[in-house]
Amino acid sequence: MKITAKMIAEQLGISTATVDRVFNNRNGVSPKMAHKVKEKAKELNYKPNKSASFLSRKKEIRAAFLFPIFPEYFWKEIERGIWTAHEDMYHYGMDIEIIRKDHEVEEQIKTVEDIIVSDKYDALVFAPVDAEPFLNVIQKGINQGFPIYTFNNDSPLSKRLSYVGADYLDAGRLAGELLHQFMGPSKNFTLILDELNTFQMKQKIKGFQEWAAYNGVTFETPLYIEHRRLNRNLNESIALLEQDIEGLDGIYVACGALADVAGGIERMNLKNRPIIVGHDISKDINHYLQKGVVTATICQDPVFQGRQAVQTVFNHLMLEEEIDQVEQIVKLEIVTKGNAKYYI
Amino acid sequence: MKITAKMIAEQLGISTATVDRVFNNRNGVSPKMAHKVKEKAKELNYKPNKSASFLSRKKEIRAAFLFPIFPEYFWKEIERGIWTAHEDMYHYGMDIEIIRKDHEVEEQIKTVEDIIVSDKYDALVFAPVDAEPFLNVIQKGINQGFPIYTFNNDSPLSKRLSYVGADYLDAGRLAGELLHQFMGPSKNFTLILDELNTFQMKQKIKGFQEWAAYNGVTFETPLYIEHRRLNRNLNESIALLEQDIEGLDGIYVACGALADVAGGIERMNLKNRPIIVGHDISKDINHYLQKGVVTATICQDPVFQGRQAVQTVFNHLMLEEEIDQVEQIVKLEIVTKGNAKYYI
DNA sequence: CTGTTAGCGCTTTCAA
DNA sequence: TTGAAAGCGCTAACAG
Repeated sequence: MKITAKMIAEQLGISTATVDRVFNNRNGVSPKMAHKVKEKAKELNYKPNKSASFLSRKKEIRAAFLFPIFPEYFWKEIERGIWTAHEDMYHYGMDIEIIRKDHEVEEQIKTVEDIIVSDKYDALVFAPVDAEPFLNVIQKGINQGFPIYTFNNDSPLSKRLSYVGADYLDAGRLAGELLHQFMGPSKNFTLILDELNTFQMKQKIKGFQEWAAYNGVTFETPLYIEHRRLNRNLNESIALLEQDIEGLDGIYVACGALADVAGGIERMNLKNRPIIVGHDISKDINHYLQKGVVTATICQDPVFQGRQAVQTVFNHLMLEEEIDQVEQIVKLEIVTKGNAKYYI
Repeated sequence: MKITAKMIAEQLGISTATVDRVFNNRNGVSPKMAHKVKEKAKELNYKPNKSASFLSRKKEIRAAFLFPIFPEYFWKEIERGIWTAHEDMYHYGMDIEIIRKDHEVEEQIKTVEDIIVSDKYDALVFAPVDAEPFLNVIQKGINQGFPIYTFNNDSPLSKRLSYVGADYLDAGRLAGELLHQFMGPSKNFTLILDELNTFQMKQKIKGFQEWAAYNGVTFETPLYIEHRRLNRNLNESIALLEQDIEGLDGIYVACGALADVAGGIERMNLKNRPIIVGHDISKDINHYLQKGVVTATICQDPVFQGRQAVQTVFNHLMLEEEIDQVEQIVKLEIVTKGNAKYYI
């Protein structure tokens, strides 16, 4: 038999309104009464029915989610996670709009500003392309009472209410560790980066360095793919690294071009192909995993991450729960040839 | 603006009862009327509000979950998953009772029978200790209309409505693949089993064999820990394997004693300690991961699996959805020194 | 500080 | 085959 507020009220000879007030710590209840209600509730093991609560509250929240289009294989999974969460929470009054744009810092700041002032949304969840440049916009939004959350990429020094995503410092460390485990004794290795020197990238590098320092090893000069700066084709730029790669037996592809790099390296005439470790999973990356060109890739569960981001906003704004964990770090999963099928 | 059944009713000049009938395909609505309602609903993009639906339906489901106590570190995580799911679904009328017992086949069958006839539950979700012995009980339960689902361990030839858990055939394959990747060129390896020759264990062995056959390698005679049969202490039994292990450079611990085996091997006087790969994660196992005694362990996310099992029953019995996937295979995750912290 | 009352959106009799 | 109306458990506005 389900315990309802009415039953508590009856047993105590009071009205349900009072019970309700106690359970939502609204003011206007004498301490004595409040105490009595709480006691009785504990005795009967009363749990307020959320369906009824939402129904009568009729509160609605509309959140904007802003994130890039590229790489599509990754963000479409995030999007899936967001929509599955939405499917549940829609019935509790949560609505979502997804805005996807591949933009530079300036443009993204502009978009964020527009969302804040637009009056169409009650909250913003977004993946900042970098950390520092967003300090101000986020600060401004928050100060005027507009809730902003980050996900996938963070701006940790900003006042964003919370971050859901990976710890990229740890991702760098893990990459070092994996390379180490797969490479065996020899230690000629390095990382490959692109020219986008974002916060996420810096964290990965730092983590990789930390791991190396901790384990008393040094790595070769990092390799850069500079196709944008040189206005060159990506594959061409990778091919240019052949000399540098010759002699290496381990590479951590820290930027988002794992499949391209793997393909490029496969095409090179190397005496020994290096072990390759990188990030994320896609059909293309899986192709190189199965061929043994890529040995392992570090993934976050994007569907889960999307869900989690929605959940965070919901709990905070709809349930009015405190944010107890400002940084919700998602787990880093290791995918190799053997378990890749679960990830695609 | 939220679209409600009332709005549809008004626009069509009918009552909400009719709209409701159409949306729950209850009989008693003329085809014409039904069509009109559906059209209008599509036009307005109407989605019935689940909170309201549950509130007025007042349907309650009580499911029994039956699974072992040992190993505690694993099942307590499953239990966590079950309770978190319950926390959500409780508000939709789903109640759960967890029954934990370490029993032999005969006893477990008895318990299952008791649950079926007890009249206290509307469904049973359980982890059969083996596959074949349960064919009959499950069959009987299902035939008399009592819904039975399996999780973590399956009885695939039974008529259970669905299974949520890992594919242990694939787990065996993955173990082979991992050993291969971590061991390097040499190929003296085998698996360690205990005397419990359950379906799960057979599947792991088969998968391991398949992998070996596919890759054209052979492995040494499997090693058995037979402490029960010999009525001996576990650690003693492991210590007895020293001669057999000497000379091996890779071991797949297929049974649930990874930490014990790792500890035992660490204590042996081996010229070369073999690479060890096994299953699951716990504080103890993590200890050996960090020390490098265990190289990798294959995990399923037990919290997720618990949630998923609850979700399955809920969707089927409460939402009356069809079971579209009888086998819901959860992903196999690879945990090593570097990412273990996310798993404990 | 506390009670009364009218819903929230949907389901379910009962009556037509 | 359809409609009217009561009610699920909780909330909020208003009254006292």
